[in-house]
Amino acid sequence: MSNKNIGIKDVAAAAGVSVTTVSHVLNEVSYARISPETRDKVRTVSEQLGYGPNRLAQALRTQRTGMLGLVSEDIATTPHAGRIILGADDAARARGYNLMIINTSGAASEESRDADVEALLERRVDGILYATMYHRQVTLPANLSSVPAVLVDSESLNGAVTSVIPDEEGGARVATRSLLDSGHTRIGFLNNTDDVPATRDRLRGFRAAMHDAGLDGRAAPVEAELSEVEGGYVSALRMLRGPDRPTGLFCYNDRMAMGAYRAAAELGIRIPEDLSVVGFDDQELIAANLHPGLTTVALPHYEMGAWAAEHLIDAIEGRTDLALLASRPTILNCPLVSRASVTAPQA
Amino acid sequence: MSNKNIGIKDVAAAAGVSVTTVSHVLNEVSYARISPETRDKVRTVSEQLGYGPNRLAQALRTQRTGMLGLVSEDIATTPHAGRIILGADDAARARGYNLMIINTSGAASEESRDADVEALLERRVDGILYATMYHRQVTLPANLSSVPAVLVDSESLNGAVTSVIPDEEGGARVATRSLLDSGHTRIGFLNNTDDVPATRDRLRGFRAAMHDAGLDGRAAPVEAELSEVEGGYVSALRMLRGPDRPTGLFCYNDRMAMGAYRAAAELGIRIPEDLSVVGFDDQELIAANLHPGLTTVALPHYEMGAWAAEHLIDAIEGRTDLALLASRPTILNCPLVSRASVTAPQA
DNA sequence: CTGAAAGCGCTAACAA
DNA sequence: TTGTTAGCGCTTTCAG
Repeated sequence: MSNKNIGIKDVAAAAGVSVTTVSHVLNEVSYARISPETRDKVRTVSEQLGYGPNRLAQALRTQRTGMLGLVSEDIATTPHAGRIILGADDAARARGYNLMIINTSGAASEESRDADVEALLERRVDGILYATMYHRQVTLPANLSSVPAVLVDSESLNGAVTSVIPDEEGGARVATRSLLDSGHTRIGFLNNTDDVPATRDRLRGFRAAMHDAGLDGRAAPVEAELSEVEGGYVSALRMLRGPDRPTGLFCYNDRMAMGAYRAAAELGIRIPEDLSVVGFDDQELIAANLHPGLTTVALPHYEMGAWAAEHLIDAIEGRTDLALLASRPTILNCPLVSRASVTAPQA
Repeated sequence: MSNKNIGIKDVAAAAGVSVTTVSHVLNEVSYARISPETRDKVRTVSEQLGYGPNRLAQALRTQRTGMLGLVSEDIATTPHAGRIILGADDAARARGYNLMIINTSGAASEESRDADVEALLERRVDGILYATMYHRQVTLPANLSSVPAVLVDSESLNGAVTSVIPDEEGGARVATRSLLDSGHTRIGFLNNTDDVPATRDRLRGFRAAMHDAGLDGRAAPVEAELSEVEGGYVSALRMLRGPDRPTGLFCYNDRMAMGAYRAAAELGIRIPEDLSVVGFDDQELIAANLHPGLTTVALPHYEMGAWAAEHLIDAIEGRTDLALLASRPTILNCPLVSRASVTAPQA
């Protein structure tokens, strides 16, 4: 257990050596020539006294805090934030870094975002992770550029910044293909109406998968609504009441899929017997708890957080040049999570 | 925009004064006697240069970092973590503090938890918030005591530590009363089987509310299962198939309520016409998205986070003696969130 | 009204 | 193989 009150010079005194020696052995300085006995002595004494270095003093001297700033948009409004934080924390900790978190609202003014970054800068974080809670484009605080930075789940509108985002299109392909592979040919897509990358990319992935299967992607039915339960419900109702009802349904997200479940129930359509459904996001609270369990596509939030921290640290330590990565976003895989909502179409 | 490279002495030089003067005006030191002109000059110059103090150096000198450590158990597994963090961050930021976050697993070894606290201590955080993701009792890392600390959503098993927890019993009363007030008299409770405070307290609250309404709380039907959707489903099935079926159902949490919805649907029991349902937790993803919307009781995670940060800072700044608060946990209100799942029983 | 200088706890260049 | 010392950027005592 570390004792705040004891410093390096107390250890030096107790061990009968100089502070330099203590510093050298505790930091395992490569060029230090110190006898094994002295090393042992120092370590033992340091242990006994419960010495822990004052990281502030270290940082002041070395110009390295070992802290990463994480500014997170709307930390509390989605469960995704937790996974990003966890991924970043795990990766950071593995390299001896810690996270300073600042929450910011997606709707916050430019000044307030600047102030957030400013606070991190005054604390001399070694780098900054800027995370949004869903994949979108952002204009970054100007002062962000004064330190290495990487974006999580977003792309920069102003200037090239290294960023990591999910493979929306690939995820949509995988989702659609899971329906195709089960034998479905009449497949509909319930899309979102928001103008975000995911809306475009998931549609493109859907069509591409259909096309690759020899079907006419352009002709496949698509409905769009707000990407909430209610939107899923009304769009599913439209689609399921139409002629040539699809036997497979790919939904923009799990919330819309939840609405589709209700629509199906009201129309007396059974899932998965009469209708197979695939979602997107893997919001466990929904996907795992619907009945039957919803097959869906997971967003790699943990992985994005970890990737970002990892590469940020690489840049800080001069192992990577972020500029090289900045030309286009790094895209991470969205894996299929199979549960019970997909089966072969009934004859 | 702050410029890392410029320090207090640059400002002093540019303003033609000493660093002392700069420090005094920028920190608004009360006893400093400095002419208004000089003050203006310093402020202007500091602004122009984009000076921002180096908080590390400040901290080293003042022995105050203005950082709070937040060790959070299982940050990513529940959406509740976000609300605690947000509450703590808001409160901290309002007082000029920032949060350092460390995630720890509820299942982590004692050494690893010690190491987590250790990391915070080495960074000289002014105080520590220790948060769990559901209300329970914990044994705290030994080294936690070397700095002011407050527990969020948990009670200490070893020694008195200030803590803040939800009013489980009160929440259960409010939930039950909402059923009572709508005219229900046959009310059942679907409880959890885990041995945690919430299980006991919610049952007590349920019975007390029944008793207060002149009903026999002891006689009211109670079923217990794992507090997940499946558990809610099977326990609801048992209860709804029994004789003298209740017209009102209070569920241990929203997940169990979700299971109860399914059970009711299968039995042809309509909500809320034939059965009113109340949940607990207000997991928005579930409660707001079920159909009809689930009336439930919200856990004060944001408020607990804020309360904890607030009082921790008070203690750090010598405005409060945490020891005085430590004798028993501070209990925060759990308000009812009314949606559409409760109505008067049909004649 | 303002400034000089010591010192917070550490690292690293240099000396011995 | 080990020790002396300057200095990281700031606050604060004490002296003008």
